[in-house]
Amino acid sequence: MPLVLTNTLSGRKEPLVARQAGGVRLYWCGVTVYSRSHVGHARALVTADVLCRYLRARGLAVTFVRNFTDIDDKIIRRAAEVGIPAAELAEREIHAFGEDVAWLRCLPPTHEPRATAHIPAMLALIERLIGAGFAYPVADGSVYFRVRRFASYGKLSHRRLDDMETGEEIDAAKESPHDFALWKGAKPGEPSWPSPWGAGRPGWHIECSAMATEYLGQPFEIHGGGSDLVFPHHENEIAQSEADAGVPFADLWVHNGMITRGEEKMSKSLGNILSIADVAARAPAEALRLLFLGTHYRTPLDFSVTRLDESGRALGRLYEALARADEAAGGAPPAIALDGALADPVTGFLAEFCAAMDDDLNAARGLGLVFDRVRELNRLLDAGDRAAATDIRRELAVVGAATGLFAEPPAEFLESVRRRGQERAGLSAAEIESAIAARNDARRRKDFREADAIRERLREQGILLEDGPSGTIWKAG
RNA sequence: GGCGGCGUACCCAAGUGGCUAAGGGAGAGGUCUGCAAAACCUCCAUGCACCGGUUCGAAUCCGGUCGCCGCCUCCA
Repeated sequence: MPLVLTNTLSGRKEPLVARQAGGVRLYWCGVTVYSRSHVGHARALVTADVLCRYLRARGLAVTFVRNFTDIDDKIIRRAAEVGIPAAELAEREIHAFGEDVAWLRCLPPTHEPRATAHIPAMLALIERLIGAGFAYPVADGSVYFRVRRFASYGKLSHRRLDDMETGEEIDAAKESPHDFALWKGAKPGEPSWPSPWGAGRPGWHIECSAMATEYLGQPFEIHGGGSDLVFPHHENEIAQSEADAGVPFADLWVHNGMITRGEEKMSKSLGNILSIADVAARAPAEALRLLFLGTHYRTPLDFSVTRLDESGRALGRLYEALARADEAAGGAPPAIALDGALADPVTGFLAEFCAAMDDDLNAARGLGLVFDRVRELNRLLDAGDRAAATDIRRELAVVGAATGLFAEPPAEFLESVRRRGQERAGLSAAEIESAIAARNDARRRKDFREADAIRERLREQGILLEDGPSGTIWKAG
């Protein structure tokens, strides 16, 4: 059964069909680099990452392009506020983005083009559109797309021009309020590039049309982004690219749902932003990924630190089981090569997992299977069945590779959680160890009152003790 | 006003016509333990916003009502 994805274009689930032998092409809209990325960006990044990972795990080669919008009104405005050139601000934010995306453990795209590095391709596209009557220059050096000339305008967002509300028309130079800028004539002091229509800079949408086509050709298989990009951004990309080439731009349009905070969309204008860096200070990256994966990618997700912490607890349970399995096997975690790891799952758990993921990337259903599998793993470990446990451990590693989960060696993951808890408790490892020694001493003397008091004191500081067959261990609460 | 989506247990959430409505978090009881913790076992929605309808059969399809959200302006 092939993978189906909900195509915004049709509103239905449609099979992914490779147009070329051996692989598919994926373009995902990246970020405008003018401030630190937030949890909403993280969800889009992780959605694309899981899609890309899963496709590769299934044996498809994926050419994955994610762009940087590194010139735009917001960048210019912000740069002016900070008092540095726009290009410098963009550079700085691209670097910060790199840290965030690395923390998220997203696979690097095949290509990560910047708008400002592709101005000639945009100019060429705009010239062709003017030549074909789909665009027109105006007096101030701007060029607009003539929306009414493109008959199927609105097909992605399912709206008709006549039904749309239009805000106040500021730019009287436009023929129609719906026309959008392909090129913006430069105002004094703004960064600009030369063009046949005078100095200016590209409009927002044109970069994706130009870069997607340059790296992927047209048509290509999948174009994605946040659902807030459906209109106007993706609608306009389609208009530009299809008016120019006369063939479809992309086959499948995939959009992830928004992150909300208390039922309201998280956005800068509402001031309810939580940055990726904020989350990183509180939880491991995979806790956030697990939280995302627990809700279908198209559904809005209400983010809260409570839910983040819950996911962190669930993640800890998962890693505990993996660590037990590795310890029982007496070795390092299994090494999994992502490409083709799920190309031919025969039966059982992995086949069920694929069935869930093949159905519009239903990772939430897949996760349910994972938790069931982990319970089985613990059961086998309790029973001392190492061989069967090792098999399951390997399956979980495969699923981990395909979803970006379980990327850390479990022992190291748990150690880092311990270290975090220890720092929070303000105790040194030696202090904890000596408390444990004192408690075990008391236990040997059957002075359980004293032993329990020591344990309780540590618990109040966030350090939990567990007495196991191989002695007493501690972890963070 | 136009378009799209949502309303499932204490919280989150899967589920798109038919076995006992996944899974996670929290909670309760049990096994284990000096006692705990962890792990495991058991329990936790005769019901899926509400009202009608179609059907042998609906959380799932149709109609209506109520509530919530997103897009229509920059937005992942």
